[in-house]
Amino acid sequence: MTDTYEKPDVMVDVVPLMLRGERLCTVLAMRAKEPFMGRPALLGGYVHLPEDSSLGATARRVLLEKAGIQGLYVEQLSTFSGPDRDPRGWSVSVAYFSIVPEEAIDDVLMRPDLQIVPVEEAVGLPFDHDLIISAAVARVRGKGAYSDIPARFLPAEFSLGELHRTYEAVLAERIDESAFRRKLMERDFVERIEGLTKTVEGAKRPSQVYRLRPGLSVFDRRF
Amino acid sequence: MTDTYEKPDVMVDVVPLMLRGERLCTVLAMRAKEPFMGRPALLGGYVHLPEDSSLGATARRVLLEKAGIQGLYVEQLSTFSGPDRDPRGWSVSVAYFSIVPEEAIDDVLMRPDLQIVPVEEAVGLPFDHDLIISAAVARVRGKGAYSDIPARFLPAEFSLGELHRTYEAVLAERIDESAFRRKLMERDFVERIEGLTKTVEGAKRPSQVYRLRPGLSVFDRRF
DNA sequence: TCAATAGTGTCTGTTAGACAGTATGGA
DNA sequence: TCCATACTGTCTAACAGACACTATTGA
Repeated sequence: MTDTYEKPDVMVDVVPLMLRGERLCTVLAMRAKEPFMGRPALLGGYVHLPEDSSLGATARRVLLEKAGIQGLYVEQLSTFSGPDRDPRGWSVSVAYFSIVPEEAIDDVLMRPDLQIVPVEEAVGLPFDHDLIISAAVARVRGKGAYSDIPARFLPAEFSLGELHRTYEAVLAERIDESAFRRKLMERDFVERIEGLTKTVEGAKRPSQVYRLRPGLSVFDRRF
Repeated sequence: MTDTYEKPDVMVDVVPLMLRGERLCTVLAMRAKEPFMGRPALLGGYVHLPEDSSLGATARRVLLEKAGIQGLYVEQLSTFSGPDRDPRGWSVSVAYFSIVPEEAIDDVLMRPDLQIVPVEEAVGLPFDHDLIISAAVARVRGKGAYSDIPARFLPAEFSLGELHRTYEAVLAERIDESAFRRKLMERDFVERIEGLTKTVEGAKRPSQVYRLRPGLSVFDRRF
């Protein structure tokens, strides 16, 4: 069975997401090879057998090799397939998105082969990368509304004000502050770091510092 | 790049879901070949190049070839991968679930190589099929709560009472009847077929017949 | 003291669930 | 008529959004 049919190419494409100036952005790389050499596209690569232990491992390797970043939150999105999505022939691309936290953005900025683009402006890309980016944004704005995903754009320690602004930026909509705090406190979603405060830039009064409670990844419903 | 690395096997596994006696069930097939010959497992098959036009097409072909059913609602779940999930070596399985409507159940019952099993009892299966079934149930019970997926277990025309009982069976929880009807009417989720009524078995008063409004697939939030 | 953000309390409209009630037609 | 299910109306409790209010510190 296996040997009477040719195997498709299997690759991984990663949509790195970050926040720049309250806008949700992705990272594109100039393609160094054909097809579409010289054009910006998502970070992608073939699965390496046998050393990749899973396609998630492939995604993390691609992030490290093509963008020099590691330790990111990575989540599988969906799988795209067909004879026409890649001019090289029938292919399978397993798409992932990953969250680039604030403190890792500088590493990306240093690389001349990478560009940071607001997700709304990342269109006209080769392959079916427009579609993959739409899927990533839909996931983060849909599921993100009631998960801890937006918190991953921040460093491990943050104030509730920063977290509030981050949710607003990711979802691109206003969220009532008191409802936000209420929800966050009801579910044990974040935990306060006793005795630790910091003054956010621009503010006068220092704010309590919180961190994501380890363990759970999704809490409840929408704010 | 492509030719320096071996390609993984790419297969599709399908979780057919149906309702039997108010219980959510799946369909397992006796494996006709090694590995795990003679043991029940999900319906699976390798992608056929070049005739499969996508992995979704592979899933539909597998349903037809291994269970003799077609025209079903099919949705991609997630992709599973790694060196150990299949004893034949590094493999990628793209998992789908599909909804088997009431009127197609007889076709499945006629096939001696298939068995219908409540999802809670479909455990201890080969490969990572337990995991795949869990993912399918989670998807249908999560997303299903606010989508039209449960309606696809019914024939095209149904009464609101039948639809209500179907949601309860799929989600395995009680749903308030008046809230259910209110929600359904507010969103234009179903449309009444003017002048058409039918008497559900056991009932005395005939009920209005509805159908899914063509087009939209997801409406709003939970009941 | 003023400015600026941090954080709290209260009102109100919406909505989901509970549940009682009416409607309809078969036996 | 009684019964079983179809369908509707109303009350209530929970909750999200609006928004005004207090708290805290730097300048």
